[in-house]
Amino acid sequence: MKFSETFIPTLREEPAHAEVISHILLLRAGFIRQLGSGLFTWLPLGLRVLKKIEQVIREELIRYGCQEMLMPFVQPSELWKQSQRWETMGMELLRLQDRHENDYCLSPTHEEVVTDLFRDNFMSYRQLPCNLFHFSTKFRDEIRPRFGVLRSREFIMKDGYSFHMDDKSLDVTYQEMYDAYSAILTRFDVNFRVVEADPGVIGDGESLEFHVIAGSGEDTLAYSKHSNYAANIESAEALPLGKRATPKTPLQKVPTPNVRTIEDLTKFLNLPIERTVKTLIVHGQESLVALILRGDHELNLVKAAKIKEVSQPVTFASEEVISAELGCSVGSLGPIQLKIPFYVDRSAAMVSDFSFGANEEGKHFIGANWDRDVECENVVDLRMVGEGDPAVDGSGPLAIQRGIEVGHIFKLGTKYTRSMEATVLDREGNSIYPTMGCYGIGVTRMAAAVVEQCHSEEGIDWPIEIAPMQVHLVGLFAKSNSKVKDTVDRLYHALCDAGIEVLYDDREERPGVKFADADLIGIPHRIVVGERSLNQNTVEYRFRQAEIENIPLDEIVMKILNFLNKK
RNA sequence: CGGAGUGUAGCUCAGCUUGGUAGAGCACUGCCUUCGGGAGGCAGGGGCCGCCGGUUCAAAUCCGGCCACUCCGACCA
Repeated sequence: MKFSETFIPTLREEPAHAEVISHILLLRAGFIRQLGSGLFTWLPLGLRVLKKIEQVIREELIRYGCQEMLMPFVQPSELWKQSQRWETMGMELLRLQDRHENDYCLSPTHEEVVTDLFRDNFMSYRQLPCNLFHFSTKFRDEIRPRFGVLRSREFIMKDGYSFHMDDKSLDVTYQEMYDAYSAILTRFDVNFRVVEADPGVIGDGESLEFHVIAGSGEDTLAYSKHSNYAANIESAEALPLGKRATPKTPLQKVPTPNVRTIEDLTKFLNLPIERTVKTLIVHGQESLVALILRGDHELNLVKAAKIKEVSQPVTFASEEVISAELGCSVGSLGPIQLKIPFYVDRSAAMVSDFSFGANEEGKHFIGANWDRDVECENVVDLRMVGEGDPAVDGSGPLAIQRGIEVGHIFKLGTKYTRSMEATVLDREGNSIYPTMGCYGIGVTRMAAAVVEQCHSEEGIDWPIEIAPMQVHLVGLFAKSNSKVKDTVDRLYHALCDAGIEVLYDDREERPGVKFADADLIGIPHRIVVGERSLNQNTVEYRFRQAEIENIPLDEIVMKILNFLNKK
């Protein structure tokens, strides 16, 4: 591929309105252009990257008997009504009508369509298990798209769906998909971590997220340095902190004028923050519900949502509602004589001789103790874990990292087969609802996530399997040096004939321009042919960020070939 | 949706406060010089100043409305 004949619009300056490094570099290196908020065009080099990513995914899935197909992007509302998601999905689902005023949506995912396909065509246990996947465009009308390609509205994803007669069969496939995803990310040569995740609204079963590690990642991951325990912070668990000591001080109600926050309280009473608890009020099914955490701990909303008595989604009660219902302001709440049910975080349940609001304006209790002064019945895990907390498996302290979620595997269960009446006959002739798994990898997001992890000051540094091309061949013949030009031309054809993908910079540009573009684009093998080295019958060769080597002209093709064959 | 900001040449931006012929650098076209890390000179082409309305003799500039994009937050398989 000749540079002069390829559409590679590199930018010298940093584009306005791009903040994250992947967005900036993909724009500057001429891989993408932005059309609108969360909408991107993939230019020739960018598309090559997407195709490489797809091919690796495809190869690894086919090993496990997954079958590729392609399902529609525009989908009739009937299916979504059957699964209830027409109502439950909210604005993220972009709805539209055709000329007959029939309702459709742009697909954010394909559970409905694949289940519909399944129920019409699969009748017998003999046909299971089966695992179908496709690469397709998805649309999610995000409230706020951001971070360029990392969180766009329209994007490409590989999604796969498996159907099984029983959980045991699903377990096997789930493990295979785990292995396949690990192999895929290993081939992409990125630093990644697999974490336990909250399955959210999609199903009730287990799920694991695959994250590319990057400081700019939107997700926070907690993991144990000494075991395999790793979880998204949303569902990460720590052991309860501390051990409850025997009460030493009597319960006392003390005046605390103008104390409104936990910080005020610790200052006013000169108490360590670990000996305070805070009372958060959320809306519940029947009445308000109180959640009690240690003063220095943060509520984890995903955990709070698991309490059945709490309304979904979890919403905090306003100050007005709280004073109307509980008779005091948010700064004076506490569990004693509280009129509403309350839940105590596991770590908050471990404190002794502690302080909290007296449910009376300007008063707090001190020296309080669980059981002696106030019952402590509903103890649950409510808090967000932090760096250094003891991992729930007892293996030692948790560490924290940021990650970009590029893959997610779920055990779906029978949610869709039941709601959409997809059944097959088992060996005995009974109708059963097959159990499902679903497995996604964001293709476009993967491209951006890799750039987040693999870049330098100058530009992108593509891992070999994802790079748009294998070799970047730069010819320096600004003086119209015909010997150099002839040599590079011959080298270009020799490389192409050897089956190597080459981007040949044949432009009549100054060396600086060509080097700068090569640095930006980030193709892993770079060969520079110029008068200087050619006089010694060598070319300059560099692999990714390594030092430049001088390689004899007649050895360079073989050197590259050997490298490519080794992998 | 709340908060903040930005829309002027293909790109990055100045001009707006204080209304009066639309600018720079890069990119592009031609010529000359230069030629191993985004060269220099000369001459050019390129604009509905986001859109609509208002004020005014006169609006990129002042006023109102709308739209788009970006960031923070809430939201989110």
